[in-house]
Parts: sequence; C-alpha cells; structure tokens
Amino acid sequence: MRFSKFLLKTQKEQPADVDSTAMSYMVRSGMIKKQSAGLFHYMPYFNMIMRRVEYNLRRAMEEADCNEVKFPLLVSKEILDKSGRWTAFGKEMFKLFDRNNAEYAISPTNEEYATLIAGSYIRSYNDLPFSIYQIQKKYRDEIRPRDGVVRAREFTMKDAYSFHADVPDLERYYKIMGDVYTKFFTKLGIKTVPVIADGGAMGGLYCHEYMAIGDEGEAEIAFCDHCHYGANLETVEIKDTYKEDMRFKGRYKEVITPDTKRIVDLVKMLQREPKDFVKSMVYNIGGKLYMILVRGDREVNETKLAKLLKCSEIELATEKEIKSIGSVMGYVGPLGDLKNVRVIADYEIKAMTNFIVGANKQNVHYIDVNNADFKCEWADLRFATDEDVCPVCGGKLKIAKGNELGHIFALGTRYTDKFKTTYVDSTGEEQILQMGCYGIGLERTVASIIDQHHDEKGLCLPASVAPFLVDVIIIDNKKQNQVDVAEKLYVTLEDKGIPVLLDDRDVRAGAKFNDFELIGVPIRVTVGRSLENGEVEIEVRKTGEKLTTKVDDVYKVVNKLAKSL
RNA sequence: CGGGGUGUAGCGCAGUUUGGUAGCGCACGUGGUUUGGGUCCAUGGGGCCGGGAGUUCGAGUCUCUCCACCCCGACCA
Repeated sequence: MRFSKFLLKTQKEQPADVDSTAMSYMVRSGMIKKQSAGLFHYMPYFNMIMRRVEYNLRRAMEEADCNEVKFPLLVSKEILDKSGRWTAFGKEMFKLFDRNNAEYAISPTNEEYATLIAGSYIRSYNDLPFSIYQIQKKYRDEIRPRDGVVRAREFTMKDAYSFHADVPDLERYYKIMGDVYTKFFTKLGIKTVPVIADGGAMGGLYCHEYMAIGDEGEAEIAFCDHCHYGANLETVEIKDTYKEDMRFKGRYKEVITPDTKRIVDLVKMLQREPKDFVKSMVYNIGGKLYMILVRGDREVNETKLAKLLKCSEIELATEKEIKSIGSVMGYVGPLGDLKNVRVIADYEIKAMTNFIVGANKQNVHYIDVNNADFKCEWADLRFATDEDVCPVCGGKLKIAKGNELGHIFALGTRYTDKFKTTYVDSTGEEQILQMGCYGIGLERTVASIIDQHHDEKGLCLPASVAPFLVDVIIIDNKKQNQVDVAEKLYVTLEDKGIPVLLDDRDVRAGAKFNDFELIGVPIRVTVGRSLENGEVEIEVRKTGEKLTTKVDDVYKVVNKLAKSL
C-alpha cells in the first residue's frame, strides 16, 4: 500500500471524551470514528487489523475442528420465546417488525439458531461431536455504552457452539476450546487469564471468562499467584473462618442521630470508622423480604445473594415494604421486633464487637451492639477484597481490572431441552444433546492488544496482527535515487509476501517518522543518506533496535527480525 | 430511569457573567521558505453558535422547550 493513496489521517491532538489510552490511540491513528453512543465507523487501518485478528481466529477454530457458518441476523420472537430469552434478554435486544407485523430481534447471540441447525443436522452419535462458529456483528441495546469499542451497541463477535453425546465429551471439548483460546490470545500478544464466572442470563453448568489484564476493561477479577485460581470478583467465595463472638449482651444504648441515613453522615457525627458499623439492607427477593447485614465498609454481593436464595429477581425494598417489617428507611437494623423478614448476616460480622446499627426508629441508632443481641442466619454475602485469601489454597488474593475478551460456557441441556434436540445413541435410544458455547469479542480484543502494546509515541503492533510488517520511508521525495530504491524494495518485499506500507507522501521526514510510531508498524526501513554507501537503515518499533544493511539484504534481515515479532 | 455537565468550522477549544459585525490552535487551499524528527512567514476558504419557540431595536449570550452527546448513580439506607 502506498501511503499517498491510503485513507489514513493521523492527528496530533488528543480527542475529547476518551478515557483510555487504547481509545485515544485508536482515534489519533485514524482507525475509528465515533458516530454516536456505542456506534463507530471502522476506517481502513482498523478494518485491516480486524481482518488479521479474524485470520488468526479462523485458524484457531480450525484447530478445534470447528466449522464456519453464518446465521441470519434476524431472529423471530417465536424462536426466542421458545428458549425463554425474548424476556430474559429483554430490553438488551433491538427489536423490529416486518410488513406483516411479525416481531423480530436483531440477534444478540445465537444459541437458538445453533441448536436448530444442530437438531436438523445431527441424527446419530456418528455425527458427534458437532461444532460450528460464525464471525458476525452483534447488536445489544446497552443501558449505557461506554469505554469506546469495549462496550458498544454494535460489535463483532465470534460465537461457536458445540454439541456432544454426554457431559464427559462436552467437558473434554470445553478444555480443548479453552486451550485454543489461550493459544489464540497469546499469538496476538495478549496476556489473558481464564477466570471462573457467573453465567447470568446464559445459564448452564459452569463457565469461564478470558480476561486481559490492563487498564482497558471494566470487570474486576481476583486471582491467586500461588495456585492459578482466578475468578470474576463477584463469584469469589469467602470461607467462613470467623468465630462467633458472643461474650457481650445487652450493652447497647440508643443515640439520637438526626439526618444520618447514610453511613458517611454517621461516621462524621459519631466520629467512628465505616467498619465499626453494620449495614442493614432490606431486599425484595422473589416477593419475600430479607434483611441483609454486611460490615459498614462492605457491599452486598447480589450475585451471591441470588445464588443463595436461588432467585434472580433481586430488588431493594421500597420505603413501604421497609415500614411493613416494622422499621424505617435509613434506620434499619436487626434488633427488636421485626415482622415477615429473614435476617441473613455476612460471616464477617461474627467477629465484630460493639458495633453500630439502625434502631428501626426515625433518627435513632444503637451503639455497642453485639452478636448476642439479635438472631440471624449466616452466609457469604460480600465481595472479596485483597485482604481475603484464595478459597482453593489459602494464598494471597490479588484484585485487578480485566477486559472480558472471551467467555466459554458448558451449557449442558439448557437449550437442547427446550428445542428437543436429540440424537440416537449406539443402542438405538434417543438422547438429549449436551451443548457448549464459546464467544470472543473482536473489537475489545483489538483494544486489549493496543492496551498491552503501546508506548508514549503510539502503538507497537505484534507482527501477528499488524496490517503492514514494514514501513518503507522515503526521506526526500525529490532525490530520485531514494525513490527508485524505495520503489524497488516495495515491489520485491511485496512479491515475497511481506506486506509493505510505502511512505511516498510529500511531507517532511519527521512527519513520516511520527506516523510510523503512532500507527505501530513493526519494522521501519529508511531510505535516506546511508544510500551513499548502498545501504538503508532498519529500525524495530518495539525495541528501538537499529541497524544498517545493504539494499539487497533487506528481505533477509526483515525476514529474520519478523520471526521474533 | 435519576442527578450533573457539554453542544460554537473537519478536530480541539475561547467567547455566554454584563446582549451590540464570529474568534484562536490544529487540519485544509495558495505563494514563498525549509528539507533526517510534526519548519517558518504571508495569505485565503470554510459557521443556520444542536433544533424550535419567545423576550428585545438587536440573541452565540437572556427565558421556555425539545434533542444529542459525556460523566456519575441506578435505590449500599
């Protein structure tokens, strides 16, 4: 590609409204252009990078014996009703009507179609395992799109679906797919960790997320260096290692605390730390009321709560409902006569003494409250912190920010049951298929590549995804011998299969150097003053390594350098 | 959905307090200059000041309203 003909314009200035380095470089290097909330134009350089990612992805899928298909983008309400996801996905989906008033959704993901295709194709165990994937745009009406392409309303997803005779075979393949994912991300130069996650609306047996560690991304993950345990923060189990302290009883006294509905106000008024409080939250879970107690500086982990009570409809109670249990909004506590409410406390409270709770009366709190003063059930209900220990080996936990690039699910029969997708086993019996699904978000994968491969000047793309391996720079367009040599290099390298960007633009050398650094081409070949000795200069973007070489040896040198990139 | 903020040239912004001819930087055109790290000088083009309604002799500026985008939160008592 000649730079003079290439639709790419870089910009010096920081774009407004971008909060991450990756996003800033994507805009400055002319890759993407924002249209509106969560919608982007993909300009040529970004498209080329996406194509490189897709190329690597297709090879990875092939390794997992997975075949590429493409499903329709529209899915009828009828089909989504069958799996129950018309309501489960709900407002997240873009919906539309055809001319006969039949309702459709633009598919947010394709378990239903995959199951239907599997059902029509698979007859007997001889057709198993069966594995298909597609790379297609997905549409989700996010509550709040943010972080540029990381949470967009329109994005490209690779979604794969596998079908198996039994759970052991599903688990065997699930592991293969996991290994393929790790290999794929490594090939792209991204460090990822697989973490145990919560299935959410997808359901199923269990699942893992592939998290890229870095500034990019919005998920919080916990992992243990000692035993390789990793999990999404919301799922990290905290073991009950606390001894219930029942030494004190009846010490508590009322204090008058007007206008102190929030803990921060109380902290100021009573001159105590947030961890001296017990926070009492009233929830309406599946129509029943629960009072949940956690230490004042902790947060209730609603994912754990949902799992504990086997119910996904969790809402904080209304003012009315709080009144109905015999309390008052802002002054809720576990002491006294409460009606129609189950009190469940986080394990950690067992070890607390002389704490502060609401008195269920307007403007009143109790101080010096102890465990013996009230009755409750115990459970693991808070989020883990870096003070907690690994639930597997007891080692120290680390908390980090992660970008969820991939998510794999062992679904079991969640969908095949609904669609009655069966096969005939070797004894002639009809059996329900076991299913797995495996997703990767491509745009956020590119964001993580940039996140993990940049410096203060711009990108340093790994050779596996770089659209051009070499940037041939003509220092002075008016010097015919420079132009001739550069043109010759361009042709020879391209002929040998090396993608080259020939910077033949009529701009100063400095501008060419800066653009080379910003867009992150792995290798720079400079045709300039060394030509007097029949040589050109070669520089490696990532390491800054520099050398000169005879014009005829450029291919050999580039080829050798490329192997390490 | 609630709160806050911002909409002025392709991009980044000033001007709004106190109403009086639309500004700056980058980018773009032209002429010159420079030529291995985004040269410098001169000059030029480009605006329904987010939309609508109002107040006023006069509105980018004041009032009302709608819209879009950004940030925070989505009941953490």
